[in-house]
Amino acid sequence: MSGGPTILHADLDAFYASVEQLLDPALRGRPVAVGGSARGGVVLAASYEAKAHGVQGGMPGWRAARLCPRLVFVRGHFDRYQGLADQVMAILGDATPTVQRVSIDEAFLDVSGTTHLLGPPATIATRIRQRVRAEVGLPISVGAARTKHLAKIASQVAKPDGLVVVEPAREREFLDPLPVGLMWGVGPVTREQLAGRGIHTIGELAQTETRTLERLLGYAAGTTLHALAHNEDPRRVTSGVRARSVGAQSALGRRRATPELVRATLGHLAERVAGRLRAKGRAGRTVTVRVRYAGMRSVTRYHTLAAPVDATLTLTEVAERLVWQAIDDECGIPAGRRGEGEERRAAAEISLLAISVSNLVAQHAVQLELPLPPPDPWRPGSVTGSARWAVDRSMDEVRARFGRDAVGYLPAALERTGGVPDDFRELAEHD
DNA sequence: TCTGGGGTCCTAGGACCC
DNA sequence: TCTGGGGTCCTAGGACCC
Repeated sequence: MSGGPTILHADLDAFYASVEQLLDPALRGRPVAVGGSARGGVVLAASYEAKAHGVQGGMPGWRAARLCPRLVFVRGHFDRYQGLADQVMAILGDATPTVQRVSIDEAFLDVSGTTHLLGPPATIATRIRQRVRAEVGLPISVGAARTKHLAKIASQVAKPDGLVVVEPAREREFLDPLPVGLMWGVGPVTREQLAGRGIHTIGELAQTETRTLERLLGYAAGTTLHALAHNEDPRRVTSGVRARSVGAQSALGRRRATPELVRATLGHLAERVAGRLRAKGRAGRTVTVRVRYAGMRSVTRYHTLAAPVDATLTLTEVAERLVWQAIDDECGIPAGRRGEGEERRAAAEISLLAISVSNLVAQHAVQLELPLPPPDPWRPGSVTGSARWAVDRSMDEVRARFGRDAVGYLPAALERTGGVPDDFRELAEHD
């Protein structure tokens, strides 16, 4: 049934940068960076001409400019990316109903059910690439193989703008000479650990004993990598996986942790997170905050509530307590003497705050109004719960009609600190 | 001259239960 | 007198992916 190379991995090449080159012909053939500038910020995506100079997504703009002096920085048309990517996904959907979209610009397809209608996988893949180029105007690479892992590696090898089909009889021959870094789950740390054992290629990895890998990388990573190196990949192409957490973060540069800054930032983040939870009809019991200090070291603090939250104000309050716990720990203020260390607290310098909600459950439209004691941030769901819920609902409605900035708990309190545009945040949500 | 934003999963110790 | 074993939840940190 799945003996042939019927799993396809389709991946748009340097997606954001390719869109910019599509929209502005003057950028074609030139090194382009979306986001950042030569003075600062971060590069979100680089064209292949820029990648040739070593420029990568996530890289500070000043470094990218140093690597590639002729680099063109563009701000990005974030409002266009989603629509163009959706057009591509619609073309993929014509090849098979079994499409698993894994990000805005990338998807797995299982074409085993449609080869009798559309021809062999290589023909289907070629047709997809032609249509995406002709109808959308973007380059896309496709890998075809017997498993998801092989198909993904094949599309990486095919880039840019190529097609690689791995015939089952030639899997070992294809895989053995490739660097381990191409494998799913091997990042910089794991690659270095493997290199320390003289393991650089997938072939060398395949010849290493499972127990050696388990000792080196831990049980899960060890067994998974061993199986993948031996072409054992049981994962199927599935659609519709529910999110397990919802979060948001905000980089702050380097700022003193004043009560005003912390409250304004957390209010903004809680509004985003709680609003998205309500839009999904979900709520969560575990609230996580992350505090990153100047110098990039970061800590997390969690709290699991008795009842799930999706109210903006409640989430803000819980997050605020957790953030001050973390900062007090950082400043060495003992638990019993919180509030006495204002000067020491204020000396803390933070560079990022984040809120995430997990342990998600379906939230019923009507919350029970329980006759409980006064509001306690650690115990949401009390009398204040339904009042807050009503306020949030009406704010959601105003935003839906007049835009995200139309109303908020803390509208102007947070001056922008050169972060990424909100359009980009919405893209990254990929709901 | 500084380092974005959205996620998933794993490890490991301790609490607690049966 | 001596001290099993498994399961689940919570918390903190970290690797990895797009």
